[in-house]
Amino acid sequence: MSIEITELDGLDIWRRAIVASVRRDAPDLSARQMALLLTVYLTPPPHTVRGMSDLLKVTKPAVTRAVDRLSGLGMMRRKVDPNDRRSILLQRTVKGSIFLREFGELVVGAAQGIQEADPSGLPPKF
Amino acid sequence: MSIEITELDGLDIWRRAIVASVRRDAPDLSARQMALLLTVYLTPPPHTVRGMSDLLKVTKPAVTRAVDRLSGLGMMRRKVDPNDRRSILLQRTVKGSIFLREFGELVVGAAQGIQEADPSGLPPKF
DNA sequence: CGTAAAAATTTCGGGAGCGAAACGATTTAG
DNA sequence: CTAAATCGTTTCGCTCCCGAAATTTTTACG
Repeated sequence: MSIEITELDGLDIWRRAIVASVRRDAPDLSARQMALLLTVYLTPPPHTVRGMSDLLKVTKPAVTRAVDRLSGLGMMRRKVDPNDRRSILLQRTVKGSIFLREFGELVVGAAQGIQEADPSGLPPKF
Repeated sequence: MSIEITELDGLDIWRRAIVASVRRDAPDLSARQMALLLTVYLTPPPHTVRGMSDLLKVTKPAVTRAVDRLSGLGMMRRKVDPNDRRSILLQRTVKGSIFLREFGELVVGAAQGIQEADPSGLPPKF
């Protein structure tokens, strides 16, 4: 595997993937919400509100609200930490896994579109 | 140049870049706003509200509001189309160019980090 | 002309999100 | 066993965003 891209390639991959996601009527997540979701799914637990607040350098109430939104969408779940009941553990859900898997497919597709003549059938504007 | 990534690589690149962006205190843009911004900067003009509405499959008022937000941040500018004064042409700004160039650097850095030893993450499970 | 169409915005009621500060619940320190 | 510290949430006043429908301005055309 080799990943060597220019800055412009990176931006164009990002554009293709995010435009495809918006067109699919995916939930309109903010950068903060997406960062939180990806961190919970791709980095080792445990994930707490405080930990996410420090990692993302965002206030705790902002994390609480992002968790509210994501759990409202069924993409995340709260669980009280049995060892320290002040803490809550952020956990993955099936729905969130599905969303991220599909999103990952969009990213891969966007990256492939960079090096090949567009095979997807979509107009090149996308 | 070769871009061959797995779905999981794609998600992890996305995570690294967006977490870095959030930590940098960048404006918390929604997916729609980011899709609009990238489209204006990376695809050939002209870009109109109607055109963006069709491309992104979101309502025209939603595009108007996204333009309000982005132009409020100084990352985009409205210009009346001289040929058809009903239309608005969405144009780039210096500030937006700087923001996207820095964002592109984050994406490239995140992609490079993938093929090297991962300092913080372990292979995530779904 | 005058009417229809098109482009973008505004209005409307309602829902989220923001940081700072205050709050209850829980754990730890003295 | 109380006092302090920690964790997450809630409250406060405010701003932003939503889609549907109405509105304004401009253009097309019969």
